[in-house]
Amino acid sequence: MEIDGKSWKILQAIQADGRISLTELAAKVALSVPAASERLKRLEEAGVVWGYRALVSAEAVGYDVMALVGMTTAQPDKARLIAQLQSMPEVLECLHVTGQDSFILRVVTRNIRHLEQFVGSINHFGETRTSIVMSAPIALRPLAPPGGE
Amino acid sequence: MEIDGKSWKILQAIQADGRISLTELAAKVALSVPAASERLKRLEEAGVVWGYRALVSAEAVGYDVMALVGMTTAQPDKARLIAQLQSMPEVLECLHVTGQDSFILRVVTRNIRHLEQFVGSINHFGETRTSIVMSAPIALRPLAPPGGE
DNA sequence: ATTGAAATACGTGAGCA
DNA sequence: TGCTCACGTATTTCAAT
Repeated sequence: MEIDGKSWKILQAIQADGRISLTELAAKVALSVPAASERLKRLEEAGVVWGYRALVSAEAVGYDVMALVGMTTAQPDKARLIAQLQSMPEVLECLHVTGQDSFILRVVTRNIRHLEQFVGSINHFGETRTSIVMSAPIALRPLAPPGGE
Repeated sequence: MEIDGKSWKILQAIQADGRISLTELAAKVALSVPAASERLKRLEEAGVVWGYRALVSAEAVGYDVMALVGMTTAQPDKARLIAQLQSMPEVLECLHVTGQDSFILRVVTRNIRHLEQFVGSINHFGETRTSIVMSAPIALRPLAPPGGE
């Protein structure tokens, strides 16, 4: 799918405010409401927009610790590890990556003790390297159009 | 702020579908529309909900490579590094962490060449360790209520 | 927290460039 | 083919209970 300038404006607007009304959206991109609606629908159907989420503050709901946990896991254990991670609500994200780590997890816990307990419950799957997040100088930035080819 | 069962239901519903209407939301949590609306507004004002985002597929818009880049950076360079990263649209996220890495970046690039070029443009700030994301067994899971204290 | 009314926004259709 | 305009319907917001 090709995305022209107007569609990029739509993408940027709905990334900045996922609950924006079609009326506002149309005004922002200088289009009529049905035209904007039609373009947005196409972007959704093409899978360019694959969902809408509210962003909830982990701290505000009682998770005081966020960490990234790298794991080195032997091939035969991977499927079981993923199955277990899926059942653990502390795991917000799990990426299968190249390099020293097999997986990198994004985890939230109530406190350091809870983090220790979490790591303890998975480290029989392989070595773990835990990095505690102190701050987020850049947090979850929206996607911008890729520059010149 | 204390979050009771009904408010948790609201949080889960708007994390699952950020564009859900108040009418649907109210039905899901067994509340009248104004009651649900009022609770949601409170959650927003308290910062529990800090935004709404459309989720855009990086691949679909021309970013074929996602990677995590760990950096070891000397203290005096950190501010300049962050300033530079802020101006680079490839950087979706930058976390300041404990451990071997000073920062961990989430980066998208059009292709491997572009990734190489990106890393080249920042590696005078310190050593980098790049992990290319092959897949996401768990992608961006919503926050669930922390279990028993 | 609920009800009901007014204002606004949404989605479909027909017509035009 | 894609945009605009106009209509009926659904949703949101506000006042009062």
